[in-house]
Amino acid sequence: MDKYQPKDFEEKWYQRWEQDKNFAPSGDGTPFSIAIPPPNVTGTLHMGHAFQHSLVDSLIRYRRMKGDNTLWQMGTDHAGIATQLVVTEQLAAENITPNQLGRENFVQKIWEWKGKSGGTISKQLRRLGASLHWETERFTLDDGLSRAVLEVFVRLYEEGLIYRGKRLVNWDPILKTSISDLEVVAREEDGHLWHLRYPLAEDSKKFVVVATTRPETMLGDTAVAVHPEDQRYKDLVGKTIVLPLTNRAIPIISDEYVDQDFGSGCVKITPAHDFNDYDMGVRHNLEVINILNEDASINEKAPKKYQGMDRYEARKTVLRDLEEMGMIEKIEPHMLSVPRGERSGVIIEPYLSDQWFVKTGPLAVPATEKVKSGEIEFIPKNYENTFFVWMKDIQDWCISRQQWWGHRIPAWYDKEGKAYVGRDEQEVRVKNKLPDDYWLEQDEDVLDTWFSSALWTFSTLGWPDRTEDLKTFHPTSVMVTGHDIISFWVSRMIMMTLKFVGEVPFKKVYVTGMVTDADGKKQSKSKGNGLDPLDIIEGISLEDLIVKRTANLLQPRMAERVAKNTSREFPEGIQAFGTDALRFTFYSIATRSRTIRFDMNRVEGYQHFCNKLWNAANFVFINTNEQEVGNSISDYDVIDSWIVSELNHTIELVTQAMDNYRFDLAAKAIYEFVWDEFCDWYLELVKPILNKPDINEQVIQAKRFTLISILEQTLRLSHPFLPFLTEEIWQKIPRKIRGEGNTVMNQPYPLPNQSLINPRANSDVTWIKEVVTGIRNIRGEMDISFSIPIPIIFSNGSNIDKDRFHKFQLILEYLIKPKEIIWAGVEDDQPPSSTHLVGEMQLLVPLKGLINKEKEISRLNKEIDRKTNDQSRTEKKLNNKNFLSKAPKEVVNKEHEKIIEIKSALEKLQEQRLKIESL
RNA sequence: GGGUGUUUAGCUCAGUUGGGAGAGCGACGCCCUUACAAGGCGUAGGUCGCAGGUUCGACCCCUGCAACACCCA
Repeated sequence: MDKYQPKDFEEKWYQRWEQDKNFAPSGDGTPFSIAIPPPNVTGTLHMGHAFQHSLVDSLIRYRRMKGDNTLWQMGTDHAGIATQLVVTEQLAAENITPNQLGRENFVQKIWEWKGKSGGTISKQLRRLGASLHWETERFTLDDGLSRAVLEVFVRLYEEGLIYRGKRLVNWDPILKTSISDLEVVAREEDGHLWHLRYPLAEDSKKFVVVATTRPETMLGDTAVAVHPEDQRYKDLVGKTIVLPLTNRAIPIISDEYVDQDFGSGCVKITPAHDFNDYDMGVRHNLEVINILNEDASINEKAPKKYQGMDRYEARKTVLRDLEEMGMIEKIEPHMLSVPRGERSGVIIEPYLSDQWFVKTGPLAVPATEKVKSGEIEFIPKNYENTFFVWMKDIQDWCISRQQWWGHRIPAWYDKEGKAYVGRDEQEVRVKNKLPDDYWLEQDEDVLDTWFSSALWTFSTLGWPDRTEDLKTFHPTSVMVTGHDIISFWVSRMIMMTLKFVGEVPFKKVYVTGMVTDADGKKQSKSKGNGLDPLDIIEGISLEDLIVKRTANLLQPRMAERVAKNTSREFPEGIQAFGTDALRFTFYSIATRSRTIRFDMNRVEGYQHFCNKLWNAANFVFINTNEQEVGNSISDYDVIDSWIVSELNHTIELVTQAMDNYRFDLAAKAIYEFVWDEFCDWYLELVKPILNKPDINEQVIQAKRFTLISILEQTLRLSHPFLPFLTEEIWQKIPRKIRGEGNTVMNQPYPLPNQSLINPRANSDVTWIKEVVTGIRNIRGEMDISFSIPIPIIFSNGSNIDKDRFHKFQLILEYLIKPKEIIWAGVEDDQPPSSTHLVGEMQLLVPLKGLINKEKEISRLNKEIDRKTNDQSRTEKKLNNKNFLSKAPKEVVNKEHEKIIEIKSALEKLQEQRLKIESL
């Protein structure tokens, strides 16, 4: 075989699998299904996606090989705001605005854009090896899913669970739409706290001081509030204030919400422009004055002077005017949490507007119940708390967006503004007995993308029709997703699915950690610290990487720093590691931890692992191709039984790990078996036998059979994690061994066989390992090259030691390279030697001509120190009466045995030291 | 301010019912031993964040504190 070059075969195998329709459900076996969390159709894969999808693919491949009827449902969502924003920007480059095009033409443009860029994510998923069922791929805006959305909207409306109302929402003044909490990012920023004087109506020389971070909102103030128990202001409650600049009379009210210690303890209340103030306004029946236009400029409700000003220009003007009136008490620097739109980066305003809402309270109760009862289980379990906390304080869900790209709200208004909801205009007219010439106009807004995503597990399977797929694959088996969208997506899926299908959307929720950069920071395009998984698979130069990372920065002036950081982190760019190495890295880092720092060194390590497996296979083929390979295990010797035993133990570990979603433990078990046992020991143990010219043909054939069959099983065991590498190698295994199948991905997954686990073989091989390691230790510390044969004395060996030696003589001579071997009793006088203990037996390498006296003494001292420490710790325990009486018998016995062993070893070591010192 | 986590070797992290602290990478030394130098062999390195408590025994359980991270106000 040539060198390990993943790019030579990875894409080839994926194409073959897809052509052969290997990703489709088999139709037999227990159904096992997973719905992909729909990526944005025009987006690209980031590290979090690649991580999640790698985990899912291993689950799917594992279950498929186990014989389950597996479906990994592919689909994408339309990502309303993000996509519309991209196309708007493109048009802006041609100096065209969406309004100039009109709704229909603009949406047409977006469809064109989807056609152009929509394939990127699919290509990336294929490159990752994701065994998705492409043939039933869905899109949130396709006909089927749109029908589901319509159906759900209408039914919820008819039940009173969807309503329209004027409410405060998060308003993006650039995109001019409401956005969800998820799309708002709050960050600490520097600002000021302005202390303003509000004069009392009864005496304009008296005033109260209110503190605010957004002074321009004072134009919409309708009250001042103090805490009911605040002694300072007790007498003021109920009095009236004349609001400066507007000269509006507003009351002083008391409310427990007020924080007495913040600012002056008096708060200005602006119900139309602050969420807390809004609630207070409702409690106290305050007037709600909206002073902003859609673009956050000041509207006609404010004094003429400020009308039309941008909010920040208005802030400056308001402050200047108040200053002139002597109404500013003081100004302090102040850190405050500033909400910005995730997409536009602009500061979000709480804004009063007509929106559609889902009444979530009644839906939340059964959803919570299903998690409490265990019908839905979160992994790790503690994320259930996150879910419960969210569900307990759940707010009604604003589902309307002032956009064009999405599911248009199925509501029609008449001239009086009365809304009629139905599946289409015709149904609305019939249902409401409206004549054909009665004027109706459809709502301009579209639904939040999450609304359609909430229906994902069942709408993709054909709902509202009761399809076979729906019956077979719903509820889905597990949902794999990040913790950041438990509230926004997972909980909404649970609510909607229970409501409309009457069952849970999934039985388990596996919550992955969040992949961060090397500094533990969340990766994002706008911060320029993201990685494209494809760049790790195929490699990228530093120059290209910098170009990529600086292309989508939120603040272009960060470009220099991003370039610097990138050069520091990837001075040589990123080399091509291949998909398997990247995937294996993902499994290894899928621990229960919440944040996962992505470390390129580990990818390199696992690339080396792929290379190791590749070369081991190469060794196996060199020794089995065109040669008689046995076909039975009857000629197995202890060495073969041992590796079979190890493999079965590994199969057990991997199976257990996969059933518990411990991908890291599965990867670790495979890594250790392949490298530490199969390559480091088994292959070395069989080499002398394979190379011996006069060996019995039966024996050598048994070895060949073991080699190839262990390799073949290891490939099947590893396939879910290393799909490409295992396929490439597996195809080279003779059909006589691997059977008639065309691909490893449809072969049966190895089953652990308890009867093949062999403790006796294990103890024999452990003995070999100890002898070999002992000699290696002496060689290593004494700087004796392996190329120099050395005399070795086995002293004080038991009959078992002797039997083992004779049984494994060929192997031992190959691995310890002795010049001669002498067996001696302990009473025999031995030449001064370097020593290693194997149980009661001593391995001796005579010093003469090879070994430095001082070095050997220091080596002995180290060993004696270690043993002495062990001894004192053990003796301390055994001298403790409480330990002897209270600890379990097995533990006490173990300590007793240990002390005997330590003492005997110490005796021998000290004897040796005396002997060497006297030279 | 509330909530949830994290803190173990130079770095990144395991440590599953409390019973002799582990891996990978990095460092150091030796070796082109016929699958692999993307390799082999060996070595060094840790009062397990701090302070108490429970226990015969604590990285693990309890309490408090500190630092950091994320989520929610």
